[in-house]
Order: sequence, then structure tokens, then C-alpha cells
Amino acid sequence: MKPKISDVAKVAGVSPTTVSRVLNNRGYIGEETRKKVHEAMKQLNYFPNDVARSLFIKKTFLIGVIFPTTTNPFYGQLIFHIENIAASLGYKVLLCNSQGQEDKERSYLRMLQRNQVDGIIAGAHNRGVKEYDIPNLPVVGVDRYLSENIPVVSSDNYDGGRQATQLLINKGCRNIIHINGPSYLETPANLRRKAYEDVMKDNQLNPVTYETEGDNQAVIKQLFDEIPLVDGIFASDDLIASAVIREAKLRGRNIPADFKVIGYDGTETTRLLLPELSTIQQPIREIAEKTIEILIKEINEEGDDSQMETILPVRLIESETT
Amino acid sequence: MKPKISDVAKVAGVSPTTVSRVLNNRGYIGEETRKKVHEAMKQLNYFPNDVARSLFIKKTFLIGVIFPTTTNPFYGQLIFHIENIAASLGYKVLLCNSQGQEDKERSYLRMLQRNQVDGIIAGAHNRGVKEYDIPNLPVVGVDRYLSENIPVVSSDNYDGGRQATQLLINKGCRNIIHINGPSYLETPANLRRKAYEDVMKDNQLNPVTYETEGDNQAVIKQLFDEIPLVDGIFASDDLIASAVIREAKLRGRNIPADFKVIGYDGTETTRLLLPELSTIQQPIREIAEKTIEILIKEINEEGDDSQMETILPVRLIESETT
DNA sequence: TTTCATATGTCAACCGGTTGACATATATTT
DNA sequence: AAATATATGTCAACCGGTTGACATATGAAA
Repeated sequence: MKPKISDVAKVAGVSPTTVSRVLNNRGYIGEETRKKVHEAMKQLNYFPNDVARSLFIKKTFLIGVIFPTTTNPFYGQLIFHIENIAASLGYKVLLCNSQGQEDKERSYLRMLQRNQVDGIIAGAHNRGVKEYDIPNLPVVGVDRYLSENIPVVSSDNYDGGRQATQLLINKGCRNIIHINGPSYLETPANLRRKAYEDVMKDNQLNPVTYETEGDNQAVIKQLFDEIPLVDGIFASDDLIASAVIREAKLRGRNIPADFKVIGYDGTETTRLLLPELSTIQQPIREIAEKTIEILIKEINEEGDDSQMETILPVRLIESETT
Repeated sequence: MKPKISDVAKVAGVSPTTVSRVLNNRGYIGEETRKKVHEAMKQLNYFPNDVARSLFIKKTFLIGVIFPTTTNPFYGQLIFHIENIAASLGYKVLLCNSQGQEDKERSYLRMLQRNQVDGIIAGAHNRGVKEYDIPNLPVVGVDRYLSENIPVVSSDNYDGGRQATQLLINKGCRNIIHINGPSYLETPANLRRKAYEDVMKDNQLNPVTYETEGDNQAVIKQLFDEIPLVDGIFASDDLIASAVIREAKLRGRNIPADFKVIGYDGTETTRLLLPELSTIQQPIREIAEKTIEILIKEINEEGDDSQMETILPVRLIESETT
């Protein structure tokens, strides 16, 4: 049977109130008493029950984290940083992989509310999910506009899209296509497309965007089929970019002489597995830091005036595909 | 103020005990009453407090999951599957990225005990960490021998090592080097090295193993410097394999004509970003399924006789680097 | 000597929910 | 008519820990 405070008190020869005083460093405590209590806890392998404690203090130090999947290099790295920073501040992360499914997202939101989490960080599917506006529960979005009242942290998607497109133009591309996710997602990443379109028009070039959702391969093949003279592709995601590289090679295109590719994200994993890919690198650790900072402020009710949108600078990494 | 059972009772015009009966579908309940209670819960946006409930039922449905990092493609994918399966069974995942640091690992173990998790899945650093043997707390290791009393799930590392080495030999390699992690880690992955050594000796070839820890790049450069005639490398990890490919190309080696590489893991991400890499693919989803199955059995005290070691078959994926 | 500080104990209420025992009333079945 | 089932309410103890109020005793400072 798991030891509780009364068992520690018995072994230490003090009262349960005194054990609680030692645990919380509250009230007067003699050094000898403190020592005896710690020894008793060690002897019994006693751990305070945070469940009971949370019930009383009405705080769980839990943060719900909802993203599509840890399998994706960007999310995997982002979630790593979020958890790491949260842990360093004494918070615990409840992981939720929504896989872009609205019903799973809702299910997770209900679960997080039942579990009395102190806050939520979400960067999942959002179309149709209105449940993020929860009274008295701080939520911060990453790369997602979840609600008018919820702060958002993202990279400078517009600048990233601008730099990517400009690079391709500067390198001589004229038939430049953009590949992005579905535009119905309310995400700052749509600014990548906006920037691409603006820069193309500024250069008297015709902007064309392909949207993917799920099967990148099919969309990429269709793109090459429909626009065989494409000479540059700005993919809004490194995984899409890598599929583009493969398809281009299959069709005998010479990268970068005859055909150039640039992606977006620049994660650790991508840099390791596909270092030749030019990309717009997101400041993932900074995004995580800022997200946690804003969330903790809201949890502590210190920042109702948090800036609603935080945009962090990206970095162009030019490699061998441009 | 967050609504509780007594508030729901008031709005529904019933007693708190009746609300609890409805929540738990226990005892006699009239349909009209059930309807009124559900409407009241909806009107108040009431969510049962699982913290309070857990205190009473002495079960949290929390599973602690400790791995080095979600950034790594293998761990990212494994954690995704673990969370997905756990969630489908009504369990919640507390994520812990230990980054291979013993003190963080111990800190997480303490946190998980304080949070009364129902079980732990661990695949982190283990040297020197003896705290996994926790009385009455089910733990399952993935690719780690954590204790004599803790079940382990892994892929068939020996067969994987055997197939990888045999493939290189069958393809004509004679100067085959193996790169693995530090051998002091008590992990089934050491069997990859054992298999490599056995197969090399069986073919009258000289086995040589390089160990990495942290800086793969330096070790790989050293390897090429010290053994310039190396014609095949079996890397026990796809990230290491990709670094090998890069270094080989930098040194003008022709892959696979002049130099062959095979890795291990075969994750989704690696298959997308480096599809040309030959690899031994681990059954990651099956590992997750088996791990959860064993853990849930131990949590429910149904399987004290769980098999202590579960070995799942790997699959050779031959691509362009061999 | 008086006042204040230190140290520890007792007691009980609370955090939100669960649940068993028992009560009362009504309806159905034997 | 009697027994059983259905439906809901009251009450209180419990889950483990927190904490305030108050008590008692001892030691130190004014």
C-alpha cells in the first residue's frame, strides 16, 4: 500500500501537520524535525500525491499540447522544445496528437478540461472547431488562428514567403509554382502564399498555387504534368519540398541547373537528412519559448494584455537546390 | 467560477447524488431525469473533475512516457503511436524528454510518481538509473533493459543486424564497418553489433565497430580517415547513415558502386526525406501496440506472467545506397 | 518579570466527486 | 395483498493533502 502523510508522520514521530509543514516549508520547523521527516520519506519511498494537492490548490501544473502528430519533423521539434521549457518551469505536458481530425481534437479538448489543465497550446486543425474559447482557460495558438481572443505565435510567414520567392526569381526562375496546404485552414502560413503572389506580381510573373491535403505525391505529379516547363517550386513545407525533389529527379530534371526547389521549416531532422535542400528556417525554439511565456503569463493572470500575435523572424538557408 | 456537481444538481432540479448516478450510469435513473441532467451540464458547460475522481478511485489513467526527444524521427514516430493507442483506450500521455540526461530522467521519474501515473513507458538512458524498479508501478521498456523485473519490447535487433551485414557482403563489400551508439547502454540494439560481428566472422571478415555519442560527424570523419578503404557501412541508426552518405559524397565516393550504406529504423520521415537509403525498418507501430498491451495488462494486474522480452520482426528495405 | 519567538500538536473544514446505507414513494409483478 | 422493482433523496464517510485557528511548552529578548 502506498505510503501517505500519516505514515510518514508515524515513522518520523511527528504529527501529519508537521509533515505537511516540512513538505511546504511553512510555519516554524526545527532542523532535527525536518531531518527526521526527510529520512522517514526516504525510508518509506514516500512521494506527495500531487492529485490530492491539486484538488485543494486548484492548480494542476498541467499543460495540454495539441498538434497533429509528433511524427512530423516540425511538430516533433516544436513539441520537444515546448515540453523542455515547460518542464524547466515545473509544468507537465499532456500530449495530444489530433491527426488533423476534428472529432479527435474535440475529444482532446474535453479530456483536457476534465483533467483541469492550467492551459493549452494548440497548433492543430481548426476549421469547424469552435471549442477553443473556453472561459477562464488560457490557450495559445501556434501557427493557427483559433479565436479572436486567443494569442497566436508564428514565424514571419510573409517575410519567409517573400524571401523564398525572391530567391527563386533572383536565380533566374520564371515559371515558379507554390505548393501549400489547404487554404481553408486559418493559419498564418497562408501568408507564405500571399507573399509568393505579391512578389510574383511585382515581378510581372504569373503566380500559380497548388494545394495539398494528405497525398502530396499525387498533387506534385499533377503539377509536373500540367506545367512541364516549371523551373522553380516554393514548397511551404520541407516534406513537400523533398517529394518535389524526388519527382523532379524522376523526370530527369537537373537540380539546381534546370530546376530549383526551396522549402520551409528547416528543422534539425531535415537539415540532417536532406542538407542540400534550400529552405526558410523557422525559429522553432524561439516559437516554443514565446508560446510558453505568453501561456504562463495568462495562467498567472499577469498578461490579459498579451499581444495577440507574435511574429518571429525566419532565416533563409541557401543550399544546393537553388 | 467553474461549475461543480452541486451546481448541475441545482439547475437540473435533482440531488447531487442523482447527478453522480447519471455521470456514472449507476443505480436506477429515469429517462426524464437523465435528460434534465445532461441539459444542465450542457447549459453550465460542466466537465467532471477527473482530479477529484482520480483521488477517490485511485486511478489517474495517466501514462508517463520517457524518451530522449521527440525531435528524433524514430522516437517521434514511436511516441505518436504510443499516444494514439493510449488515447484510444482512454489513457492520457505525460510526455517527458530526458535528452539522455540521468538527472532529468530521475527528475521525471519522481514527477511521475507524484502524479500517480498508472504506468510508465521508458526508452531513455538507463546507465546508472536504478529508480525504474518502483513497487506497484508497472513499467515497460522499449529498446532498453531497465531492470530484471521490467518487460522489454524491441525489434529483432539481431536479425536486423544480420540482414544488414549479410546484404553488404552479398553486394561485394569486404571492408565493412559498423557504427553504433555507446555500448555501455544496456539496450537490445547492442545485438545489432553482435550480429554484425558474428556474420563478419562467419564470412572470414574482420569486424570493426565505431561508437558514437553525440557528435556523429567527428566519428564518421575519423572512420574514413583511419580506414580509407572502407567499402560498406552498417549504421545502427538512419541519422548516422545519412551523415555517412554525406561524408562519403564529400570524399568523392560513388554510392553504391564504390561504397554502400545501410541504416536502421526506416521511419516515415526518413523514407520521405532520404528514400534512397537502404535500411532495416523497425515495426514502430507494432512496438507501440505491444508496449501498450503489456503495460495495460500489468496496470490491470492481469499479466504478472507477461513475457519479459518481446522481439518483433524487422524488414529489410533495399534502396539505392546498396 | 513580561513579552515575544520558536516549535509542535490537535482539530476540523475544505478541495470535488464517489458511493453505500437507508429512507420514502410509486409502479409492477407474483 | 404481498413482494419486488423502479426512482430519487438524505447523509456521511472517504480519497490525500492543505491550512487556519488555537493550544501548550520552551527559550530568548526586552
